[in-house]
Amino acid sequence: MPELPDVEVLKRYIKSTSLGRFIEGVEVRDLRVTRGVSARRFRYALRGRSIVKADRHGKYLFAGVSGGSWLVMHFGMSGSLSFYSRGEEEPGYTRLVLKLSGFSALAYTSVRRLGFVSLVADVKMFIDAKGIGPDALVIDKDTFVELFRSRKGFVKSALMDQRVLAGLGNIYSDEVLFQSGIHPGARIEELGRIDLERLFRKMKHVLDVAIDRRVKRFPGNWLIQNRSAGATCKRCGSKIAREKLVGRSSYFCPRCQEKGLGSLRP
DNA sequence: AGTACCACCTGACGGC
DNA sequence: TGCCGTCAGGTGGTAC
Repeated sequence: MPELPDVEVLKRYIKSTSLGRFIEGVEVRDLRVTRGVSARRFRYALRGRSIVKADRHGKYLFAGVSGGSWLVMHFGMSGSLSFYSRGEEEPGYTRLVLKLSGFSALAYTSVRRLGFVSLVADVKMFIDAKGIGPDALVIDKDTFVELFRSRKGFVKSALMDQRVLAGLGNIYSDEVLFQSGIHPGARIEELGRIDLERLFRKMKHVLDVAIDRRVKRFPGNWLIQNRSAGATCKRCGSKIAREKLVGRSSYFCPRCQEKGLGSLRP
């Protein structure tokens, strides 16, 4: 479940469980997930050091160790982290384990192996090299509007494009569009400044609340609570629709998110 | 530049 | 029960 709010929660999870802990060992269970980087290299970079900081940019999570290098993690569609006592059973689908002081461990788990774990020397350099845009939680209104005005095409496409804006995926893009009253098939060219500013505000609101609620127990009138075709829209009672767009399923309310409504929305 | 489609992976679920 | 198609919150490459 890894979009920005989920990764932010994982960052806080690392901070509350693993910060300050000494790395006693590293076990690589799956070389595909480390993209071929050997267990030996992970050990060389991490063993004997402590986890001293955690950072996030978009959907990427970074754990900084003493001495300066960083463990970078991307969670794909099914990745997560699990902190546990080494006396307990290891979590399922564990791909990499950091054995930490206090007889504890932090596992990177992933069912589908679509994410990866690697080592980087510098967070900013990594983000720049990847061409990742500004973090959705950090970006300011003017920059947001500017970026969107310089693009054409589907609004949803821009929301999900990590080079434009880092952090939103399929679920949260749908949620932001739903709360903005904008059809997922709407084009940026159709939107005015007012619409883009509303989109920005709703995006911030959705992300803030999602992080605050710790990903679960979302407000009942959110799309995310009943995001399936044929479900009932909690705002107007219409049926939620599903359409393929940008290669992904978009869920939306055809009535709350009428096509081409533009700035008529509050 | 923007879009569609495929590939990479595994698991859950519904229909037959 | 087993098999098959479809779908699932990720990115990256290709072809138009």
